Amino acid sequence: MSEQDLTTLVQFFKALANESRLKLVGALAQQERSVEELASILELKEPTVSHHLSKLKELQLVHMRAEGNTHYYYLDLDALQAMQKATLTATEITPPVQEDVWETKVLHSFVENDIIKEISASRKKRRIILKWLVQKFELERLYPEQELNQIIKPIHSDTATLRRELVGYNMMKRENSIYQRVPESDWRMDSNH
Amino acid sequence: MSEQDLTTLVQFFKALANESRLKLVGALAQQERSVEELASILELKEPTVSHHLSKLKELQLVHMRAEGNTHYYYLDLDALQAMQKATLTATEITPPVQEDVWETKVLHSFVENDIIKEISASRKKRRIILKWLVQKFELERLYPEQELNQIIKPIHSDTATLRRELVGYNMMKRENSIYQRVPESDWRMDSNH
DNA sequence: CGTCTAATTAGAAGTGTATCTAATTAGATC
DNA sequence: GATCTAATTAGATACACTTCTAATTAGACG
Repeated sequence: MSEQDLTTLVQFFKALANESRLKLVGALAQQERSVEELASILELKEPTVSHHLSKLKELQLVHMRAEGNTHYYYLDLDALQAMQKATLTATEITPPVQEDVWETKVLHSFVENDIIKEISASRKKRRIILKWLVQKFELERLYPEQELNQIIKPIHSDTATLRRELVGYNMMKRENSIYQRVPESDWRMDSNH
Repeated sequence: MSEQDLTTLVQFFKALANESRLKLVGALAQQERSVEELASILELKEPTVSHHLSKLKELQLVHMRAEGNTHYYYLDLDALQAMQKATLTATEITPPVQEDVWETKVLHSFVENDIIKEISASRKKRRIILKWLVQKFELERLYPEQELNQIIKPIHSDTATLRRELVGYNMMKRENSIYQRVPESDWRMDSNH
């Protein structure tokens, strides 16, 4: 959903998010009517009705036909139904991209120039940082603790914590002080974290 | 459209008539998300997001699932689509009755106890009053001007004007000072008035 | 049990909206 | 052209809404 579509949708909802305007649409659905007539039906003053009609007209939901002094307003059924269809598809299909705005944002705030500035105390954020960190290791290869530390060290001084957390989040497994990266599919849905 | 339906519809439109809330719906259409995550995506503070979510929750458009401290919100797609269908039928079928609120209102303000208080200067209103007045006469019968006056007199003193107007609006026709009522189908669509 | 995290609630500031009265415009009528 | 009618525009008031910061609640963890 583009920025343009979004504001158009908001405008549409705003136009109908009002009892008086909704009643206007209802009254005009039956037949065209003059401003005076609408004011009488809704029990509002004419300037008020005029104001609401101008809002509906901006969005092309109604049009006006002048006959002498009298202004007859009528509904644009096509425009109305087009907008309604737009609301359907907008919420069904929904924005396609942007998926990982959140992760990107978290990473930017905790990692800079390949250096972890701070290990977030929040589990969800820590998980995102570790997910980034574990990409530094190859999948098939075995890493002795010594080597693991050497890789982590320039990224963050607290190698012990990161080592422990990587294992804790099941992103790496350890056997006799030899570490190996775990495929993402094995920890992705890990609901413990 | 009942009063209840109308306010429900207004509530629904109001709920979506806001950029932030529309974005929330968009973000939740993909998957459930925590408040913190949503705040990050929309670039708003958490209390603000919380506030918007509570509005959506009131209308049952979203629901919440707590997991520890974290509150995951997710969309109620059924509720959403149900509301969208409701908007379609509401504007297509439209209010059935109420048709002549306007005429009734005009009559009430100019006629009281079978007496015309004032002959409106407005053409449209005058037409409504005359439409009411002409019902006092039978269709087949012929009325000499004398008798016509006697019938009109107790309703309004200015018999001359009303007589002239009835003929002018083609609601009665005159021949040699004998008057006869014209069937409504013959003057109903008379666009001169 | 005290501390930390995630969320909500309370309260405040600024903006927007609905409605009204009064003034203005524009068409029709005498 | 003066007057009347229908509508719009201008300006004012009152209320609602969005967003923020600060304070509070409730769950998790050492």
